[in-house]
Formats: sequence, C-alpha cells, structure tokens
Amino acid sequence: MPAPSVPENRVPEKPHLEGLEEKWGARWEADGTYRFDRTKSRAEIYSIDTPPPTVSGSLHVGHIFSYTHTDTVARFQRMRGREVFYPMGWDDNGLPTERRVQNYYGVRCDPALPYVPDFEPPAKPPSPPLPVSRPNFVELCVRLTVEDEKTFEELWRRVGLSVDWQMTYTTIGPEAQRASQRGFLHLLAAGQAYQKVAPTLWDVDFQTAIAQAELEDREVASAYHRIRFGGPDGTPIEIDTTRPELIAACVALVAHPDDARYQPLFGLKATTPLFGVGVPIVAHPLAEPDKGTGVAMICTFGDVTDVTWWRELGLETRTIVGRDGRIQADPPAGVEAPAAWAEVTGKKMEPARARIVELLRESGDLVGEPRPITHAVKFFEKGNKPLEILSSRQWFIHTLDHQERLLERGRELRWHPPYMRARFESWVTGLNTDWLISRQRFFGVPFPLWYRLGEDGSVRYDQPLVPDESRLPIDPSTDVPDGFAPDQRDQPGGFTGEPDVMDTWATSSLTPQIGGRWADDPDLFDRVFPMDVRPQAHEIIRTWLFSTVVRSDLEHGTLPWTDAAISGWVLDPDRKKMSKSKGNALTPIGLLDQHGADAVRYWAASGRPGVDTAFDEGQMKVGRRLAIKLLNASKFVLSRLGDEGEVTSPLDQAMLAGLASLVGEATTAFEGYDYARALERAESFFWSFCDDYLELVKSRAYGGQGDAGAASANRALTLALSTLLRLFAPFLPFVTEEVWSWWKDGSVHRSAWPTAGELSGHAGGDPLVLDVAASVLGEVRKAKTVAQVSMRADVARVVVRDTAARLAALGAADGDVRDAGRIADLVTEEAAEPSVTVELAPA
RNA sequence: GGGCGCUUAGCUCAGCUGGUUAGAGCACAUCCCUUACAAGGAUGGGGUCGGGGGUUCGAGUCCCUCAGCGCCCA
Repeated sequence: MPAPSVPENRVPEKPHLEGLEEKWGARWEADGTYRFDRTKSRAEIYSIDTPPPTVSGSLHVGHIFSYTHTDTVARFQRMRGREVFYPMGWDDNGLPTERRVQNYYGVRCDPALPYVPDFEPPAKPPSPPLPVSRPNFVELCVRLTVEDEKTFEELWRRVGLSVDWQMTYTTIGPEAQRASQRGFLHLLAAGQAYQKVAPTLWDVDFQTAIAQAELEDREVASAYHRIRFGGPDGTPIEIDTTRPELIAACVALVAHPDDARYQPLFGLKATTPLFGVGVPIVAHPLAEPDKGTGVAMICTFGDVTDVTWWRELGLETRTIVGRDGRIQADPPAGVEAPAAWAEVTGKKMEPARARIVELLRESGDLVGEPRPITHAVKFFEKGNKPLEILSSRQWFIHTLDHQERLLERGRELRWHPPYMRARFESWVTGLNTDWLISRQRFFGVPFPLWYRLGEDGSVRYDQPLVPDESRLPIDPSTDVPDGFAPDQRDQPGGFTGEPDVMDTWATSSLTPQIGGRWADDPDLFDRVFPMDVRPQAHEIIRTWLFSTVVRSDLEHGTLPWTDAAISGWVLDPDRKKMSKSKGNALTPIGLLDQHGADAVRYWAASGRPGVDTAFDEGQMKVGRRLAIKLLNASKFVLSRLGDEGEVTSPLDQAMLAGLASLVGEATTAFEGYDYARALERAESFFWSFCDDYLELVKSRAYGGQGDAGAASANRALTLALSTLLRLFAPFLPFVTEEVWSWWKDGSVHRSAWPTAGELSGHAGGDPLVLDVAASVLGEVRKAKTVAQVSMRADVARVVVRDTAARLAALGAADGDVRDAGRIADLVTEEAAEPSVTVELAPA
C-alpha cells in the first residue's frame, strides 16, 4: 500500500487568502523562482519584449490589465518548460518626464545656463519657475524617475508579475543610451538616417518638432474669411481662408488646372492685401474648385497642403511665424508695408488674426463677415495649441522607401487577435513623411554627433563627426570628438555638439535590443533575439510596434519577434476609455487591497486579447470567490488520509476524461495567446467539479463503499487537484502556490504544465457517466428545494426513465448517486421520454 | 471618405470550424447552517441572439443589406 500522499498537518484548519501575497511575493524573490537562466539556448528560451511603462504617468487599472495578460502567458510558457526571459523596463526619458519635473520642482530648463554642482531644488515649487541648466535639469529628471520607478515596481510585485527583477532596464540608463546611439550610428553609416532642412510640424508650446505618429486631429471652432486680393487686371480676386493672419506669408494663389474661371489668370500675378506683395497665380490639382471661391492662398506654411504645393510648384518661402509661435520681428522678403507689419509683429496667432481682420475690414478687403465653421486641425497629441509648420533642420530615418517591405513584415508577424494587423497596414500605407526622430528638448538620448565649425564660425552640418562605438554613450555637449581639444568647442575652426536629443520612440523602438543587452552582452542577445512576443496595447501600434519593426528590419533584417499580443483598453461603465480623473478614485493598490491580487488578475484575464473591457469590480468579487473555492475544495481533497489506488470507478474515470479534454483545450488556447479562453474553460470545469463530482464522490471517498472505491476516489481527486492547480496557476499565482505548498515540494510555477497524457492511464472512462449522474443528482436537489427541505433530507425512491445507454451510464455510478442524494431506492426504466421522479421520505 | 471591431437575459460577457429545448456570472426571488466552503450552498423566473433578406434538411454561428456604437486611417 502506498503511503498517504498528503501530510495532514500542512493543510490549515481554516484556509484564507489574507497574507498570501506578502508570503509568496517574498518567497519567490528569495528562491529566485522567476530568475532567468542565461545558460539556456535560444530554442529553450521564451523571450518577452515587455512594454516599459511611462513612469512619469500615473498608475491606473489599465496597467494591471494588460500586464496581467502578459504574465499569464509568461507563466504558461515557463510551466511548459521554456526558460522565460521576462525583464521589466521603465520608460523614463522624454517629454512626459520633463513636464512632470517642471511641475513637481517648479523649474524650467535653460540650456544657456552653466551647470551648478550640488544643486538642490527649492523646497516648494516657485512661481515663476526657476531656470536651471540642462545638466541640472536632467539630474532632476533622473532623481524623480527613480522614485516613480519604485512605485511601479511595488505595484508589479503586488500583482505578482513573474518578471526577473535583476534584468530591469530604463530607457535613459547608460545601456539604453549605448544601444540607442549605436543603432543611430549604424543607420547613419548605412544611409538610413539623414538630416535635412524641411518644413516640419512644430509645437509652439513645447518648441519642438514632432512626428507624424504623434499627430492627432481635433475638431475646433474656426471661421472662413473671404478676402480680396488685387487681380492682374485690376479686378479683385476673392479667396476664402481660415488663417488670414498668414497673408504676409502668402507666396501664391492656386486654383484647379481645369477651372475655367481662373485659367486666364494662370501665370499672372496678384497682390496681397495690406502687405502689397505680388504673388503668382498657379494651377494645381489639389485645389478644390467647389470649395469657397475655388481659389486659395498658399502660405509658408498654413497646413500640410501648403507644403505640398510649395514643394511641387517650387514656390518662394516667406516665413513669418517664429519657433515660439509668435509673428517674428522681421518681415519676410517682399513685404513693403512696414506699418501693417508693425501691427502684428510679436503677436501670437489669435491676436494677430484678430488684428489682421480689423485691418482688412478697414481697408475694405474683407468681403462680408467671417462665417463660423468647425474643422479638424492637427495637434500634437500631448499639446494644447494647433501645430504650426516651420522650416527647420531635423534628423529623419527612412521609412517611405521601405513601405512595401514593412507591409511584408506585418504579414510575417503573427497578430493576436489577427484583425489588429489592419491597423499596422493602414498606418504604413498612409505614411507621408519619413520618421522624424530629432527633438529640440533636453531629457532624452543625445545624438552622438558633433559638427565641424568653419573658419567663419558657421556650422558644417555636412561634416558630422562621429565617435568610435567604444566611446558610447557620449554626450556631445560635454564630450569632445576625437582629434579635438575641449577649448575648440564652439570656436571657429573647432567643433560644436549636436544640440538635439532623440525622440523617446527612437530609443524605445529598441526595447528588444536594450532588454537583451545588444550593445553590452552579445552572448545574451543571441540567446533571446529575435524575441517571441511583443505584448502591447492597440493604441500604440502606429508608434511603438511600427517603430520597433522598422529598427529591427534596418538593423538585423528580421522581425523583432514572431508574435504580437495586443491588449485592449479598460473602459469605464460609460464605455469610454478609463480616464485618469475617473480612475483616481480607484487606485490600483486600493483595488488590490480590497479584492486581492488573484481576484484582480482574474478580472484582467477575463478580458480577451485585443478587446476593450469594462472595468468591473463584480468580476473581481467573482475571482475572489473562485480563489476561496480553490482553498476549500483543496482542503477537502487533501484533508482525508485515505490511501490511493487504481482509478477503477467509472465515475472517477469519467471525470478524468473530461479533465483530460479540458487540459487539451486550455493548452491550445494558451498556445494561441487566448489566455481568457483557457481561464474560462478551467473555471467552468472547476465549478462543475465542485458542484457535482465532489458531491457524488464524497461518500465513497470517506470509505462508504469500501477500500477499493475509496482508493479510486482518492487517486482521482488528487490527480484532478494537481491538474487544476496547475491550470489555474498562471491566473491565480498566489492561491495556487499556497495550496501546492500544502502537499508538494517546490513551486507550482516551476512545475510542469499538465498534459492529457499524464491523465490518459486513468481516464479511459465514458464522460456520459458523470453527465447522467450529475443530472439525476440535480433532479433530486430540485425536488428537495421545491419541498423546502434540507439537502440532507432522505429520499425514499427515485425513478429514472431514459434510453438504455444513459441508464447503463447511470448504473455505473449507482452507488455514488444513491449516497449523494441519500436515496433509498433508485429505479431505472427504459423509456422514450426521459424523466426523473423523486419521492421524498416522510419527515 | 476608406477600413476594422462590436450589437446575445436588467448588467458584464461566453458561444471555436453551422447540428438536439441558446449558456455563465452579477443582480433578482424562494429555500437550506450538509462532516471543503454561510464573505457559503440549492433551485428558479428572465432572451423573437440589433432590423430585413438569402444559402441550407438545419443559422446566434455563413452571405448580402440597413441601422446604432466604438476605434483605426485619410
């Protein structure tokens, strides 16, 4: 006889969930349960390109949601025997951190100021903000992000993410800077990165260029103004514009080439009102004959269409808007009306517009009154003012040349869910500029570049000086190019540093390389790259996913990962994206305190891949109940000291057969990244297991039908419990680990994922046995409920009428059904119409 | 304007390649302290599966069309 497999003293008298998170969180850390073993080969490793959260943003339930999805997959793969590479990253560089530092400390960056050693920010944020040097500003950024990162780490540990905390990276740390600068130098050498002076989208508040991917259309109120230009023959030409303040920047009038009304004027000149500048009248198919008067003014630059016209028609440039969003001091060439210019110079756009309209009204060049409209205007997604288009020197990475190949990469990638690929394709198809990576900001990875200065002090942008890779990371504002001395900085004949930094996406597009330590540890990188999966939300397919594919393609000639697992958003009950203001009342930590990590994870894991999911505390309560049920059912299974034997009972075999097919379903679902389905199937099985099988088997397990029956039940129960705990482990890591510890050595999270094979020796039974037995038991319960008696009430007689096959199945579990229902006499009759008659015993 | 997704019980959602009387949880009602579980258990009421048309022996499931909601792109 085998020894009892369950040491009774390890099963608590009254199991509960409280304290499990602290207990197991500490234990996993101490035992290195999730430590990555870097001696494994690429084939044995499952590598995850974890999204580094923006640490300067506030924590919200959306963080728990999507990161839990990833963690369930990580845990599944680990149990399947893969060595899981699951580092955490912190995205700390970039504009969000700058903005938070400005508000938090009450400072602003002034690159002209010298560095102040041992600088301490004021105790209270001063107003107006205190100007600080760039190095001091960067120091404050680093200081604050370190604090923010602690908060995030605390949350992730509470949630139970199975990351290896020794592999953590940041996007501003030296390793990230090295990777980022190295990647840039490679692109430069390959001719894939280039600089040029070009009209670019410009945010006047942040005073930086921004990329197409950061654009957002917003509906804003505006007005059409009909304005009279002087025509070549004295007849006025009327145009409609929403931006009359740009008249001084007008370089041409344009109409459609087929527009008969204006054909006679093409090639002639018109004169701008107020400023008296002669501008050509040109033809271009983008002019819309049925919009306004059919003729439009082209300014440098009012919108992206102006840029197209300007470029394709080879027009002059008349810049009037400065980087600060004000009308600049000096009028552009050709403006011969200093009085009119003086009226608007130094003004921001809105006041300038108002003044110009007044002047037009006075001069009689405004026809009628402005007609209010609303129209879509382009904004920086993080900005508050409409974007301007300014000409400036910027760095780009070629993407337009690679559109077809990028689309091919998109088809090569396995998307979960598959329809998310459409977002990638529409974005790549709609690209209209190369990827703009330079930003006129401070807290970012610097370009590893200097430029020669001519003898006249002019910057020779055509002669960039690059460092040897062994020097990386470098800061061109403090480091000196090879062959130069520090005192040659900014001196004629010397050198100057590139002042811009790279956009945060230019660095975070390299998270596979940063996490895998491409620039520092080639051996590790070869073991983890290309990675297996990129988990991320759908809203950043056009930014993060796209840019990562671009970089991997250009650097390595491969996809960065084979699979992309896309998470949806958390929606509030109004079906809107969960907003910060609404989320504030429900901090993630508060939810974890209230419901427990397993319960919150249960809710998160119920959200299917890619699907926006309602925030639902009810689901967390359900998850908590499931966790408690696992404790109690496990206690029942493990508290008995009965011996285990062969699984001989048809009922036990039927249950195990059902379990074996569940294992197959859950495994298939997980392999396809459908963690939600794996959970739903396991949960559904488990509740039936508790409600029906446990009730049916209980009496026999206690020995009510002899030793052999009990031994069969005990064996089936422990097999089922072991399997179910492992199926739930990716979702409910704390409670499953607790129960596992009652009777097993080692962590459930390092145990083997169950297979149908390990049950097959016991599961040859007919699932129908359990089905029929459960349905008869259900009828007995119903009769007792209707009679309003206890479930313990005795039943005198039950008559089951059914087909021969089902009656035979019932017969195989006859004793279990009698015991569970407390049935004295169980009679079966073959019949065409199935029915169950229950006669309760007299009270 | 183009594309994608969604629309199933009061609420949140399953329903995979079409197959017997459409499921779960929450909520609601009634009952039950049973030796795993009263922060529980049992049972029950509740749905013309968004509208219309079609394919099929058979449609929540496939096709067409319309409507509403959300998102992506232009």
